[in-house]
Amino acid sequence: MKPTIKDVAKLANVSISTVSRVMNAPETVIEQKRTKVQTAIEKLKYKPNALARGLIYKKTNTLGVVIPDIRNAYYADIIRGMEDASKKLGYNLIICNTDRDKNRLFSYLHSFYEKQVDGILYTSDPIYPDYYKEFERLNMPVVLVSTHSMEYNMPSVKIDDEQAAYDGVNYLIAAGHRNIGMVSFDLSDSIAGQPRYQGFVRALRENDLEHCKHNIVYVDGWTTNTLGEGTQILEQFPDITAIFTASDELALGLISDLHDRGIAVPEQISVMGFDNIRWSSFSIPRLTTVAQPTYEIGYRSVEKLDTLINGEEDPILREIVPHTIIERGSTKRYEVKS
Amino acid sequence: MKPTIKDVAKLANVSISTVSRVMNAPETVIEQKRTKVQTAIEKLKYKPNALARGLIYKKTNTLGVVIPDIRNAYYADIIRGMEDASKKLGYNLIICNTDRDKNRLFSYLHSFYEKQVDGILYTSDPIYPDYYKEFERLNMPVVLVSTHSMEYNMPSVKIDDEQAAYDGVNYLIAAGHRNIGMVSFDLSDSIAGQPRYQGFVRALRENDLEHCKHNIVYVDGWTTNTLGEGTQILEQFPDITAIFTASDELALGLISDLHDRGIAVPEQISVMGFDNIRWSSFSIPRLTTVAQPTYEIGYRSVEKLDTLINGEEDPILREIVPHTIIERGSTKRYEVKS
DNA sequence: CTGAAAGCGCTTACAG
DNA sequence: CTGAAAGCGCTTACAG
Repeated sequence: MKPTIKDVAKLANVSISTVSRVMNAPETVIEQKRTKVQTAIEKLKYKPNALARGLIYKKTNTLGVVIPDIRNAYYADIIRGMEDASKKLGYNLIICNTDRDKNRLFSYLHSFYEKQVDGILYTSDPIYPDYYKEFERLNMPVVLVSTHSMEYNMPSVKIDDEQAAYDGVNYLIAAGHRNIGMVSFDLSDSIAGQPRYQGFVRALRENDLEHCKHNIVYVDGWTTNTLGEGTQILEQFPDITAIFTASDELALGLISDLHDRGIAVPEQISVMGFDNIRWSSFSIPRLTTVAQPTYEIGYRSVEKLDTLINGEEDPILREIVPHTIIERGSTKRYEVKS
Repeated sequence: MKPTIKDVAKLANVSISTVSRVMNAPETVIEQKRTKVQTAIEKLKYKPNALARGLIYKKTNTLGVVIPDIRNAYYADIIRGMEDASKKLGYNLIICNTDRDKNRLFSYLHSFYEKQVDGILYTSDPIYPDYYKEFERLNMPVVLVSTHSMEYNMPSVKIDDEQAAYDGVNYLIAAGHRNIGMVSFDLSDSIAGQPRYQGFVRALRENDLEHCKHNIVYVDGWTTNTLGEGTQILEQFPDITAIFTASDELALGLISDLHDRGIAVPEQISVMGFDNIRWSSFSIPRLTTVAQPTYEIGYRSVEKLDTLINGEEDPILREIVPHTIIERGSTKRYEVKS
């Protein structure tokens, strides 16, 4: 079916060794044969079988990517960054969506192992002890993307979530808000939950706003679908003028909910997001948010994984990339009485 | 490093043949050895090398997926459907994002070939002659997803775009609109452009509304980013009461634009989308749209590709899946004077 | 410079 | 039932 190196050798009237050489070390074969071989390759449209090569080199130039929820727009640019870096470095990506199911995750991990991927990119979710054990047994290079682990020494790339939330809440405070609420993920989530909550609390504390500390509603999913409960926050804490939200998905769902209840954003209440997913620029009003450099996170993760794969020195185990505050229409500024 | 079949054989004190047999035809080896081998496998955490297997079986259980623009929410559920079907049928997906760049596409196609994927899923974009030539030379099973080709006999799964647009516009007409505009993709796009435009025109014609035929604005991108120009439609055709849009992305961008200009949807103008991406339920107002069964399209595509790979009979070359109209808040109903 | 041979990790007739 | 051997498509010392 597909032409093999033998077919090329036969057509060019040389041994398969020479064919292999013109592909891998062309300078070692005299021009005459080299061109003969090249012609044969062209003619047959020959391309080497990556399986055979992978067997020998013990390298497949393939990376396995684990995404917890592909529907979340947050991952789109992460993936794009990964793709571009992969293209540059010569890798292909096997992208797997776990829908946050442990069985799926493990099954994908196993198939990564069998397929001999060169490394794994694990995105967003916390590393539980049994996950870590599995990674350890797999014994493959892993980079944690938008997540990290303090218990285990695993390389990672992410923003400083605590600081980012802190800066976000500070933005609200600087805009004159004195009664702020938060829609948070469950605190058991050590990435998007706990640290963002901590940042919220620290900003309050440093501004003598600790009375807001309990204006919190927790959601138990990651996407807007699960919201609705989020709007409760206003019923529970009717005095707040701004809501800091642990993700854009949540913020966007919240805005939609508030609109249904006839509550105007930002006139009656300000909403601030977190992530800066693409849709945050198309909501009404557009979302003020804490931006993550998602494309860069993806890009950098692949570069980092590549250095691991090549066994090179990687000075920074837990890399932190910068976040920024993006001011748009969903937050209102008050005169700050100073 | 990783244990191989030899390590298992040694530990179990049998030949590698027997090890292979307990994995592929356990009933052919007597229980005593079988359990010894199984114990050794467990102990070493042995998993067979898929490269070596692939070399022999000439099957990698891997499918290559080409996505034109991963940022477009339209693909999220397509991918989920593909994943679930792949899981069921034992495939892994190599997902590649081309950003609609021909060089990237071809480079990915080549690496699919080298990696010996069992088949290819090509999503959304038209098949140009040089693309077809490339597919032909690759000589691998291909299924076209959300696209098809009338010139070439390539299997495909998609909705009936013309009919779907027709039904969408008819919905608007049934709601009492008599002056309708359209934001369309370029007509050179034989998938999302031409057919949806045709459906629009047919609906007008059958309802004696042909005077609306020229109320069209064309956009030259696929995402909301490129909109803005879309709002022109109101300047050019101030009398329209409804805008039919060739995609939700476009519709959502349009609604955002209209809001900026202080034009109320649906009070002053109705907007209808196409696709039913997840975000269409979170816009303000929520988007009335023509829904594509994206998850099913992805799922079915993989099943179809699987039958091709297995050389089985596939009765329907160009499969059509059903669309539906979803009525939400972005369209207004008028009293229909009958 | 170049071909024959060994080997990457498996599977599967082929003998026994 | 089971082991030795050949072979999948390559690469790379090793001779010459």
